[in-house]
Amino acid sequence: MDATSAPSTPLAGAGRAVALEVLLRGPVTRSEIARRLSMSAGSLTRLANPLVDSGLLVEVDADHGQAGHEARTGRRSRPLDINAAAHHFIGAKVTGDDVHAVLTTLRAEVVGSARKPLPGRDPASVVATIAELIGELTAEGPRISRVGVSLGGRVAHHTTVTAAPFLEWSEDVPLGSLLADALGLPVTVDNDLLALTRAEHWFGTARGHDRFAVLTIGAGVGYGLVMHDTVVDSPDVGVGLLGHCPLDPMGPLCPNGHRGCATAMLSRPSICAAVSVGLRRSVTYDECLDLAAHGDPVAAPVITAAGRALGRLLAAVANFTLVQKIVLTGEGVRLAEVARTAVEEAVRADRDPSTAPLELDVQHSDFAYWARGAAATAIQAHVLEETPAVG
Amino acid sequence: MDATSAPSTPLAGAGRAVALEVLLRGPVTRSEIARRLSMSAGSLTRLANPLVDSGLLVEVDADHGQAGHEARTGRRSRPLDINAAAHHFIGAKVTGDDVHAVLTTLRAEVVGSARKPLPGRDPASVVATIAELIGELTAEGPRISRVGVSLGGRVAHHTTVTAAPFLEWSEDVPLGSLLADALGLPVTVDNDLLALTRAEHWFGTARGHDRFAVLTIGAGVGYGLVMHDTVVDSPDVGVGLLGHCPLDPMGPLCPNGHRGCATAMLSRPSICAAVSVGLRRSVTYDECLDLAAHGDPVAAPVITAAGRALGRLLAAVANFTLVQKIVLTGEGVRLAEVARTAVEEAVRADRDPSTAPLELDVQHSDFAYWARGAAATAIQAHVLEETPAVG
DNA sequence: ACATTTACTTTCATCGCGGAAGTCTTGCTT
DNA sequence: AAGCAAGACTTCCGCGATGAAAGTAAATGT
Repeated sequence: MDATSAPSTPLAGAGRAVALEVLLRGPVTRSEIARRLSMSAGSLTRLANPLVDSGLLVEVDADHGQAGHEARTGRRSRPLDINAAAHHFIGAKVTGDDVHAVLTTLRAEVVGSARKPLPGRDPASVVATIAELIGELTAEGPRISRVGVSLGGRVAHHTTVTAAPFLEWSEDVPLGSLLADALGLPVTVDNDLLALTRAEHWFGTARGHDRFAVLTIGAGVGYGLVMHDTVVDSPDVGVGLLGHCPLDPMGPLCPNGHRGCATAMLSRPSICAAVSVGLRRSVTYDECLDLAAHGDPVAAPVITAAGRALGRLLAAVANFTLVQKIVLTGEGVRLAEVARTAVEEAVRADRDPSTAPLELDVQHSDFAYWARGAAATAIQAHVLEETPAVG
Repeated sequence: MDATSAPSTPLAGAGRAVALEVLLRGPVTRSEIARRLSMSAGSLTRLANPLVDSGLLVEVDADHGQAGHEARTGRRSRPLDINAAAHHFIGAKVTGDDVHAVLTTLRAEVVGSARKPLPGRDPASVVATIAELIGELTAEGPRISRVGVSLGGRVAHHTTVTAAPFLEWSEDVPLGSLLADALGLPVTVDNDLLALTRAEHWFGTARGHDRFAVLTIGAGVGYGLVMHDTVVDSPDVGVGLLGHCPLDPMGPLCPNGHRGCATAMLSRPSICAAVSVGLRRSVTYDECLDLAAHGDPVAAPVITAAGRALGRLLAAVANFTLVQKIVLTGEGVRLAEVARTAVEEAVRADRDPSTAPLELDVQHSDFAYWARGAAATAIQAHVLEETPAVG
């Protein structure tokens, strides 16, 4: 079986729907796909078998592990699964100082990762650094189907960076085209939070939910939204919309002068500053959390107030967007664990008691997690073939 | 032309898409529809002409009013429009005291309205009252295609009322089936705010927007959301989600003890109470607004604070949901006009300056407006034919 | 008058779909 | 062990929707 051969047909219409169903809902039998897509069994044979022949899908052994409804008679089904190794993708997350990159399969499983500092913040340095990282990751590796790049800022048409404060780019940069030309590969560029949201949507714990939000806490507060199984994209994404949402009228000021806003209450710098001032010495974020966990008289109230603010923010997200679930992540996510009771209490206080309980999922994040988001954007572009960037 | 004859085919697939396009985007030429639905001109002839023959669509004279791109040569187009009189609908809004009903066309134009007090709050009284109103409205009128009913509370499957505080129904009431049996007509029941949102979506100023919110202020604060051209429906709709959203840490208390929440700041009773207490006499809502407009030292600060709170709420809706537009309506909507500058200032303060300006549309509402929402629900059910209730 | 342009209609080959019947494989019954 | 029922999948075939291309209609400009 030649796993690396791409399907000759560019995966149109119903065939793409079948492939997507398999990619997103794990191994599925043909009959189950037919049921879900409301198609006849005959059509499913016609659509699925070419995909198997092309190497994109593979037949796996019937899943005996799932006991329970195993008391069935009749011929065994041959579930289909994605041949994740059929395609590989690069995801690269660009920050103000460096680039983190991962190599993933079609199912966004990370099979390699690397990091490189940026020699400069100009577009040429970014392009060169990404190219070097890809060189490292694909040294003896497989062919890359598409490259995804994510960064904090605004991106138009998945190609052009129209705002990137961390990189101090003052004018539009056609990063997608620049990279595509340099690499000879199709490239998709996206806002980092949208990319993370896409990854959670297709490959994360929110898989299968058609309405959920992603909230990140770290250097700032980030926010992504999926409604009706579609990521909400708007030119306003990428400008820290929730960053200055007021959460605590008694809270500290943020650099913009908002009292008790999300940034002032939840960002790592703000929390470190508040605790450092009280202790008359400089402390790290993790120290703050550790001190609070042990009942430090300075850190504990800061962290509890932050937890309450987080709960209020989570409740507001749920109240305003009617989502069933929120994925909480980012470098500062440990706050949700240390201040768990405060968070939960605040959510309860701000939610109507007759609403469905809010499902909260805390995801620990590292650099590979963010880079994987960029890879997910590339995977989506590849599968949906909307040609979001220059090939 | 027999306008009342229903199409024999139940409007499936592509034919329905064409009819919807004409219903929602006003008069459109065949070629324009073909472009929008990405279909060939030939298919359009095949699909549209049976609809014209059936009386659902009519050819109208080319719209010479739209100058500007009138310098065109070639054969004149014959735009298609919905024959709004081809079907009629009843919309009924049930409150704790009475029922308001309207008779509308297929385009939700109100052609008759009536009101009747409820003799009691039991289901039988509601059913009987609606039936009487329909009798009045259709005395010499046309056949009704479907009845829409809306009320404050929760409704499951567009049929069963699972919570209705104003009617004091403690257990589930299959209002849809009860009415359908009594009337011999298909019935759709829905939450009043969802119904209003649907009306704005298809027939209101938000037509064509694929993302917007509806906010109502009156006895309480109501909220509806459309994302990706679909009304967001959730079991939690109907439980005044935004009613207790905190807006002003210095504000008064609401009956539930929340300081400065949306209800405390914006509801008509709260505003009347605040002004009445200050003036040592009982004043109506409109009096409050009039006094504030003339600089009354008691009413003006209350109304200004309310305006600021409203602005903050509007900004939060836009920040959390990324909507481009908000329709503001309800019996208390005059607040937005009297306190306009306070509203605008507060919106500006809570929105990132780099976001797109928030489009705000203030809609005056009366009882017919709410009942029209119920009719819109019936129209949608009729056109989409999802059989949401027992026929 | 005649070309030109646009709007719509007609015709026709194609293709994807669903339904019916067939094959394959399993478990259960007798 | 043979027969049977049941489910998963395949094969086959007719229908119907579709788009391409050619044809007709109605307007403008020269």
